[in-house]
Amino acid sequence: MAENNSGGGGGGGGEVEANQTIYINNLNEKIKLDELKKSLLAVFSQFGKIVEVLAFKTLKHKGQAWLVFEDVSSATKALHQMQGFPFYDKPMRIQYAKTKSDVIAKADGTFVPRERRKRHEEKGKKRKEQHDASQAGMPIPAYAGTYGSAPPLSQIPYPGGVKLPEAPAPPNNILFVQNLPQETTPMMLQMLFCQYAGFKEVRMVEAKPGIAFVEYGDEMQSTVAMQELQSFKLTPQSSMLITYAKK
DNA sequence: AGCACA
Repeated sequence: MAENNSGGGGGGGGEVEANQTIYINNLNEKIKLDELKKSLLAVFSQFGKIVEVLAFKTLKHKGQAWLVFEDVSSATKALHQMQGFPFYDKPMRIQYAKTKSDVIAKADGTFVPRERRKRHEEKGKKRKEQHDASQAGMPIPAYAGTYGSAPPLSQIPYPGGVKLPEAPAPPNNILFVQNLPQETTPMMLQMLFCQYAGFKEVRMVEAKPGIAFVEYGDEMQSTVAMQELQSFKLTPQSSMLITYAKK
């Protein structure tokens, strides 16, 4: 049952052979790497086990990510099903990665460390000696298991229109806390937030249960508190969402 | 646009 992509109509060129790793570009470059990777993981783990998510912020690699699946079939499903998927307001462009990921090669035993990777190498050189990789030092037993089977995020809606937390608000010394359980009191929040330097006060809005504002002396301080307490669970079933308050 | 493995 080998599936043939029968060319079909048009499309660009540059098709690459199937790979366990998909290469995604046209990603929103404003999203912080950590969040981006978590969101990718959350959105893509429906297609199968993900071994690794890689993304870099260097100029040459912004807006791109590599997603390593355990199986090629998962990668293929993901590639087709998520092609063009709106992600942080931009349609994802997905291809197979051009080369095998290191984590896979390591599990294969075909990993060969790229020693000849200097900054600027002679660019006339062709490297054709990729014929064999029988031994690459010691064989590595299995995947390092970068991610367990359970993705940390479980608040991702579904394909068709994503609304991921998009960090729209610029830094602010006041934090906006959402998704608090009904029984939250200002005192509870104060105990949590006063641990961090610059804490000033907690304000809850009685008309709207579930939210609070927490003020710090400056943006640096509020940022630290936000990072430390992001997704903190006051109860097992609800984790708080912290963003900067709008100005 | 841009295919890496910090």
